[in-house]
Amino acid sequence: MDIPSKFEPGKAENRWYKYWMENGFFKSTPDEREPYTIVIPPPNVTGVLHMGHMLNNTIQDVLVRRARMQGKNACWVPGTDHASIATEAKVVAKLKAEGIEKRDLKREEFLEHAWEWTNKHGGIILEQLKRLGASCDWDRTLFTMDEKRYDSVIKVFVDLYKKGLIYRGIRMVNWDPQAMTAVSDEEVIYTDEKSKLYYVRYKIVGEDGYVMVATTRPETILGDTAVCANPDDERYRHLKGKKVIVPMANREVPFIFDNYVDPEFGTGCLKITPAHDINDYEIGLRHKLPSIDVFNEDGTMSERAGLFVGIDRFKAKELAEKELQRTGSLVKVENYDNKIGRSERTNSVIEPRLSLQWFLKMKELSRPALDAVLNGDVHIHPAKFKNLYRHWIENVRDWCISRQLWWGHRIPAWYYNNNEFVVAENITDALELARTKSGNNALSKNDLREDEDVLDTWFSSWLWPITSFDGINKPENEDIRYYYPTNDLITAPEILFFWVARMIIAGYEYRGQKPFENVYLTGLVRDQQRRKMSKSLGNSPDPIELIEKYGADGVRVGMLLCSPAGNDLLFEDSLPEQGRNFANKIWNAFRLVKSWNIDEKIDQPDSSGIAVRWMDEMLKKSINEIDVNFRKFRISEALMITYKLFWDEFSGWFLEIIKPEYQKPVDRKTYNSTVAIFEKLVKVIHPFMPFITEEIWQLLLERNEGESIMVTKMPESKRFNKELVARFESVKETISAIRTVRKNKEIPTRDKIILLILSDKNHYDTEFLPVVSKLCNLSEILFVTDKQKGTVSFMVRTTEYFIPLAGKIDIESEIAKIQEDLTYNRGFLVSVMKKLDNERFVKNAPANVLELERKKKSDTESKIKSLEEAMKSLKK
RNA sequence: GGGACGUUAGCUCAGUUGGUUCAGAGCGCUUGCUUGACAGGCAAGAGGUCACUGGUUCGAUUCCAGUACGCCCCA
Repeated sequence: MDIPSKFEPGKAENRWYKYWMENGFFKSTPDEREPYTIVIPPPNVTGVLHMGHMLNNTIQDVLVRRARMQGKNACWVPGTDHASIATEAKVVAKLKAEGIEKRDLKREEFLEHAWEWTNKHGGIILEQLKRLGASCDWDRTLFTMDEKRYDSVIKVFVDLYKKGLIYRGIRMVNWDPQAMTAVSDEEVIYTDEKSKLYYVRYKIVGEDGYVMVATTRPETILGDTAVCANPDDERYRHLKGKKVIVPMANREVPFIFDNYVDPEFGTGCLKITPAHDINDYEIGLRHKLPSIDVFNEDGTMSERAGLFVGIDRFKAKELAEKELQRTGSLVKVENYDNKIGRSERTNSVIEPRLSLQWFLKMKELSRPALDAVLNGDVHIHPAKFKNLYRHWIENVRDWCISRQLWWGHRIPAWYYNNNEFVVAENITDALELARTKSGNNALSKNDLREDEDVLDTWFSSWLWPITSFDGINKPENEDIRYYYPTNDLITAPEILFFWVARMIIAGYEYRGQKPFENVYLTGLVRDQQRRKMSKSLGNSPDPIELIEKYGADGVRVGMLLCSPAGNDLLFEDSLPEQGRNFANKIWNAFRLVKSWNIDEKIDQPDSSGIAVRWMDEMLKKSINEIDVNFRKFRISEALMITYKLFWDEFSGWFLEIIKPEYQKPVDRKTYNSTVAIFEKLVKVIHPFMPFITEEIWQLLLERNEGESIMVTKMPESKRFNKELVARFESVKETISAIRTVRKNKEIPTRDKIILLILSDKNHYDTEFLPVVSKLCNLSEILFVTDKQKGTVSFMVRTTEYFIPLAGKIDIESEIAKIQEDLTYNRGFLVSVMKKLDNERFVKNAPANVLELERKKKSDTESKIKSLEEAMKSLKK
């Protein structure tokens, strides 16, 4: 058989993925089996595959493939998210490049462009996921704005409104002046930025004096409606009841007192601009101050500012500085670091702005979601995120769900008369409602005006586990009843609140049940400098190129190996390289086994028989450990155990033991056992490395068309023979020790040597000696009763061994080695004796600990004794 | 400013209710190997005051308190 010495992933990947698709292995329909369900965190339609997706979807695929092989009805639902702000921004930019302004388009025209964009780019990520081997049920592919999902969102909005949980209100929102929309608290990113603190004096009315305030935003002075100090601040007490004059605006405003003001900050005196600062807004409410909004929605100064009208807010700040200076109001300017909030989507500076928005009351809605996590109905992995989750829900604020955009689910509210409105699923229902409500039956559809805004994208994705099975429109349909609640959700910690918490909330509200059993939060993929990978930094490798370079299996392993849950993954090329090397190792083990000829007539050597017995136990042991780790979502651990099982135990030990001499045949019994073991191993590896395992599984034995490793049964965990594994471990130690001697004494592997064992044959575990003999190329094994001269000696556990080495002994170095051993063991004995001589230890320590210490004592004593004897005989 | 999490080998991380020679793994590093599966490999090694300081205990990487540093969330 002619098999290349290096595994070539490219062809195998395409071939097998196609084969799996053709045979419908990814498909799932409800049946009598236990379901295993994952809904994909829907990637944005605007995006392309990045490393975060690679990690995330590799984990999902591992879990799904494993569940499928465990006999569950596995269903992984793929889909994409319409990402209203991001997508709209991209479409606007694209149109602009073509010379088209959004404001020149009608809503319908713009949406056509947006759909065109979506249809063109929307599927890219999903297609790329196929390269990774993702076993999604592609027939179920969803989009947050397809018909069923759209209708579901509208239904939910109407329902929540009817329940009194959605309201419209003027609130201070985070305004993105570039996107010209409100964004939620979660979409604002605060960072320290350099800015300036302006000290400005306000004339006191009816007095000669001034008060001085410190502000970072002189341009908002035009919107000031009060100046405020702390009531306990003696410096300003005398101003009670006075008024001051706002510079530039020359408006008289009251001087007020409020506990909010920190006397330590700045001058201890604060200007109050209720329209442009959340704290000022609240103070304004308390003191019934008017609000003057000095900005337009695009961030330019408004008519109400009276000055700098139409000028951008940053330019206006400069102009305000000059104007204040000119009028002598500006006292000084200091450099100052403060937190600036920027829009996650457009990066423009967020402007706190009063506006009329739709809100969802969160307090009572989120109650079950808090309980679910606290009482363990929903498990978060790693558990350290539980506290964070609790903190968020306990302090949850109403959710601003409207966005001033076109791309998204349109808010189903219709206005009539002046500002009265109704909320309904469609205009027909709305009309009926409006007629009833107004008592005006003459109202027609033309009198209704639909709300212009759309809903926050998360307002559709929070329903994702339900709408994936159409559970809002048809709450009793077969799919939702079978697949819901889903099992595991795999996502990044950064969207714990955006998405995960809200899905749990929606789950209880609309299904009365959690949406998933487990939440697994992956780490963030970072580069070697711990920087988050991003397109703008250009520090993210192209996942498809990586797959082409290292193979999908290699990349999957690379991503998983170093990504314990919740920890950041510092990505570098050596990771997929390690994965590729592992694939190659598997491949070469396969080549070796396939290269053997089988001789039906020869008997199985003792060493091979032992190896098979041991490997069987080792396999069971590892499978147990892998199961435990999967249950705890320690996937990188599970992979590491698998990796070592194949590389160290199977390739390093097992194959080396059973390997026939060059060009000699193998016996039938050993060969069959080896193939059986190999088959189990590739099954265990399959969820991690689907392609190479399929390739090998297909070649290992004769297979029929339509068969696949991915639908075979995963070996189950069983009890294993601990004692046998432990005995073999001791054999390994002996072999290693002999190899060390060979290396130190420069005895070529080819030269046969004799092993002498200082022990009574009847008390020594001789059963596994054929393995030692084979791996160490021994000509003979003899039991002796005395120290042997002209040999090199070594100890394994409590037994002493000798290898005759005429002429190769360096007495001095032997003595030095023994001396070192002696020193260590004597020291160790002292530490053991310290414990045993301590009455309180003997009295308090548990029996097993005490017994162990005593065993340590006797073992060490006998070791010291034999070392001392060895020393004596050398010195003679 | 409020809160959460963390600090173990050069790097990334394990370490399960305090007790085996418990200080571990992978990668990296060092030294040998043209060993007929694999140099993308094999073998043998080196490497850590478990951040620091106290406390509880017969016994602390593990429990408690404080300090330093890091990171994240919220304001």
